[in-house]
Amino acid sequence: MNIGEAARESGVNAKMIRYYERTGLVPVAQRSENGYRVYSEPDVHTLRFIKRARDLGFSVAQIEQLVQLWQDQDRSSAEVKRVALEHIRELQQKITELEAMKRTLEHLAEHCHGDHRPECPIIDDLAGSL
Amino acid sequence: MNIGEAARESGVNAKMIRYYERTGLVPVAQRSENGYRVYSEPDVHTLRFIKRARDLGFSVAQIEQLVQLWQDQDRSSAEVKRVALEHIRELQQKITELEAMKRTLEHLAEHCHGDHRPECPIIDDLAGSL
DNA sequence: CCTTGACCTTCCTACAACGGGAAGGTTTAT
DNA sequence: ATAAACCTTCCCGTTGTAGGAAGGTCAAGG
Repeated sequence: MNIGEAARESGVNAKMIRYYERTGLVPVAQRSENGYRVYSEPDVHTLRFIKRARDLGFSVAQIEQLVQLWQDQDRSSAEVKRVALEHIRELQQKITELEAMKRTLEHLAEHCHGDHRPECPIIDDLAGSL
Repeated sequence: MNIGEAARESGVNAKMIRYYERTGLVPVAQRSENGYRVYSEPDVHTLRFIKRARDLGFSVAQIEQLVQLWQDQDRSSAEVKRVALEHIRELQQKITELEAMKRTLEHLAEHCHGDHRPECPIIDDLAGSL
């Protein structure tokens, strides 16, 4: 299987597969005589794993741990859970930040007439004229 | 006022002030004889405006618009509100994405024993073994 | 007068996780 | 023969920020 097909099968595009190889997230691929990268079903399975983890917002560093745990038959589920809970905390932290921003802006926007006149509480807030 | 003091006064550090100048978000600063950048109170005011907008999550591109609107006495508050509402939409979009990730992970983590055994629904999900 | 420390300058590098594109080699099909 | 659909490497851009090197400037203190 060439990189294009592996990309289609896994949902990770060719550019990213090469990137993951370069950065060590996936092992260096075999090459066929013409120099093309060759992928097997298990390789594609790993790429799908990575894709799913990226979709859940894990960083590449976290995914490295998760892939290792996945391959490790002697893993403890506690280790996996620890990585997941850490990520959940990060997500919650980000959500909290974004919600605070949103609340502030909504409050300001509510009091903005949004008409042809220049008076605007949003600008006033940014300008510190309160 | 040198860049260090402007940084302290505005909350934007010197490195970022130079960056904002380079990218055109703030005008090129005056220079004193020794080549140092010189800032006035209004300059610092602009930097504070930018800082506040960054803290609210606006992109530099959006801030460029907001600064222009701020300087423009003939602005309509509708224009400001439009920028703000667009940003609110972006924030909400991001929040929704993050919450979906978080919900999925929480669900998976709930069903993970988190003990010494390898069985783990989190890994199973990532591996697509469902 | 000289040194020290606290400034300032520019320039280069890195980060994370991609995407675009150039320049070129290979294979397959028509 | 030539087109198209692949593949390769290499380089650059993104966004906003941070670190550091190498060097110039300035004020205080010995």
